[in-house]
Amino acid sequence: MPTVDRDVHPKIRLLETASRLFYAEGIHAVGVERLVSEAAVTRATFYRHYPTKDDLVAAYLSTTSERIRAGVDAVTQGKPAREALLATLGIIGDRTLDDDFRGCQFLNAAAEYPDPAHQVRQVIDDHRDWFFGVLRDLARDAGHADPKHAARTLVLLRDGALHGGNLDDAETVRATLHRAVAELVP
Amino acid sequence: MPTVDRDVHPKIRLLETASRLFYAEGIHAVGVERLVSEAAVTRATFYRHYPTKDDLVAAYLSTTSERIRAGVDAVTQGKPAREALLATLGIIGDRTLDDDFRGCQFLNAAAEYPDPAHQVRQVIDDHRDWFFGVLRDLARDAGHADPKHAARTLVLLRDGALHGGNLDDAETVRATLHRAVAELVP
DNA sequence: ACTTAGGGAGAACGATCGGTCTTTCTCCAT
DNA sequence: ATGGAGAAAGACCGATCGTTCTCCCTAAGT
Repeated sequence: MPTVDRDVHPKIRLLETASRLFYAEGIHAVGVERLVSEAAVTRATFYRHYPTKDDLVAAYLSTTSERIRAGVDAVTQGKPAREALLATLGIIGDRTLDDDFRGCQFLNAAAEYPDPAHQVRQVIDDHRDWFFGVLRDLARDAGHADPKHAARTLVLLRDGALHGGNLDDAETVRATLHRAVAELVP
Repeated sequence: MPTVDRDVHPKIRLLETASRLFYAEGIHAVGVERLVSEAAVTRATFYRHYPTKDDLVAAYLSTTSERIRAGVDAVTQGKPAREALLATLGIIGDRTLDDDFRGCQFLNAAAEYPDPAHQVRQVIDDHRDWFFGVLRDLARDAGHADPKHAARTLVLLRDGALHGGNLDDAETVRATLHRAVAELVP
């Protein structure tokens, strides 16, 4: 069942396949056999690049975080703070409309990793810290009276939107998020 | 490793044990062997009461939903709409402070059940529909200009708070939720 | 030309998965 | 007193879990 481009490096193939399957079906639900067969990679190659499955999970979340950070950087670049803030939350709303949208990778993963000290949870914490920092700085630059509170509230809305977009009507959630953010950052 | 009161009915023992373990450690992460040994129940008894493990999962979420509905009913009883609304969201904020708090049972479960048509997802949808209805009716009775939008925004805040209370500082999240709700429902 | 690392193919490890089975015992209603 | 249901105890099923292993082949570096 190889469904991947054999020209790309096996390690990349494996990571891309894992990212797709972990996100779409959950982490514990996808076994190693499934990963190696769909990535057209052998078990030996798997464990040559990642000591354990959890290391692959951490890599999945790390690269996801990097991609999101690049997306936010791109969309905030050169914009005044308030516009940048709206654009950042706009990314969140837009994501809910994707065909393969299945909620937030980090929140979904956290649900499967209860131990706060686990390496996977640390990747999640890093990503959340980064996102909160972005919102707080933008809120501050936009002249908000209480940037920290604004950022915390926006994080609540973000987390809620990423879950609601999966469980409820995505377009409605997107509109609700947009309106709530606009009211919060006048 | 029986850690339960043997006087209670085996079916109840099993459900209570399952609820505790599913919530604390995740659903896929807890196997049948673990359930029956900690509940001091045999496999035969397990499958006599629940045809499959998923049926037990659905029962776990159903009883959780019933308990939450009773809690909301109790706290809104006889209160004016706005107070009832604040009290309902107050329950959410308070929950994040519990020692064993590990996020929302329904959101965590949804992360492990990608198929929207699965019976477990239907229990989740029912609970979400009920909660949205409660908020919308209370917002309407409180004279809010757009009760539906208010309820949708409150659901975003609810979902975000239940996740943030698990991943971030719970007391801060609670305060943020309280303030955001108060500003939303003036 | 020779070494060496990386990858492919696949067997095998012990453990655990969800689920079924038989057997024995106890309790309760008839 | 007898029958039947519910529960305990535990063996057992095939499948899959994450992980390790051997063997062979190829491509690149010296």
